[in-house]
Amino acid sequence: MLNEGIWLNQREQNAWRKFLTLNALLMSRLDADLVAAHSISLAEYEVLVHLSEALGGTMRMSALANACFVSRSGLTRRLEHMVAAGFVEKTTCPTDRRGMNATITPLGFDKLNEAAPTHVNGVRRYFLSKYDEADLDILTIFVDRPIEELESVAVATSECDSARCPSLS
Amino acid sequence: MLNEGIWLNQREQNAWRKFLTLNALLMSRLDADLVAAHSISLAEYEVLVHLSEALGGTMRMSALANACFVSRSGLTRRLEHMVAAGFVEKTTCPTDRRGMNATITPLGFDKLNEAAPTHVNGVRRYFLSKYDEADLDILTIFVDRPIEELESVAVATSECDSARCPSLS
DNA sequence: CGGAATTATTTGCGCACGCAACTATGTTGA
DNA sequence: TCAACATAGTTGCGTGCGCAAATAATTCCG
Repeated sequence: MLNEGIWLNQREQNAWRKFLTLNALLMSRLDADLVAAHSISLAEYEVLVHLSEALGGTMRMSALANACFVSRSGLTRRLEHMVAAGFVEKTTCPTDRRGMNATITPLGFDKLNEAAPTHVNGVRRYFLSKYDEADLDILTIFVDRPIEELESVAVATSECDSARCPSLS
Repeated sequence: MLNEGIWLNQREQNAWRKFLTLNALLMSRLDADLVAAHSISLAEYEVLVHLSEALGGTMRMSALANACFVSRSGLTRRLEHMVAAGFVEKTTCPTDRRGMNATITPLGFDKLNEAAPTHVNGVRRYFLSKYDEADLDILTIFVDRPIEELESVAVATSECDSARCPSLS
């Protein structure tokens, strides 16, 4: 769709704003449900999910930060709470002593298994249940399309992209 | 991961995670582009958009907070910057002296017009350009489906159980 | 080998935000 | 009428997070 106006046309605006609305409502509701039922934020839940799926329940900090779409410093702070609660352990990486491994503990697995039904039921109730299998496949393809470029732009930008330097303002 | 019943199946998980990924990458990129080019956050941009579309460029604080999916206190703080920058003015509502009206200024309109091409081009480049008109109509319908229930759940929750409610009314 | 560059993570700092409490105003009903 | 309640918005406080600098370990070459 090659559109050149300065503003979004009606069709574009409708799609875009519904997308924004769905995102805002869905994320806040899933987070609120987890906090209310299990005193764990969606952000913390996602840490447990990613660790539980990793070999040995262990990931390097940077890899986990990337998986959670959070900065490295943000992940450090997020894990402080979870380490204190006993859900995650941190150990220095034996093969690279600069690095830290985050590992989900048995208590963390328990917490994940306890919270998962709340989260999964929420994802299904608020989102997935609105689509039959064929719809869901189409939606998945649609949602996947922009991702590749977004990932490549992110990489290009972090290296150097003059178009994004804050000199223009 | 084990325990099939509690967890999302492969099709569900694929759809859900791509949705999460798209949201995370898209929002951070659109915000970064606006900040880099015009020193204005996506959140502030959206304030200008909503005010510019309102009658007289004016909205009550609560209505603006709802439109921006932010708490009332969050909106108060967000507007502080924008008032100081001269993009928005606040006046007490003549018909209800508890209330405040936020109004976009000529300078705010200028800022919006200056920033709009960056934002609109980003929305098109990273998102809308991936769909032809027919696809976009389908996507819009898909994305719209969960919204009604999410809005009603938010309302029901805020009425019945204040502890669970992150004021998204 | 050894110093510069690179990489992994943490820390200092500041911002944005939500909740709860508070102020001020408006509404209601006995 | 006026006390009780409801509503609009702001403020105090705590949390989560990003950026940039600091720290620590590794790699790269001369």
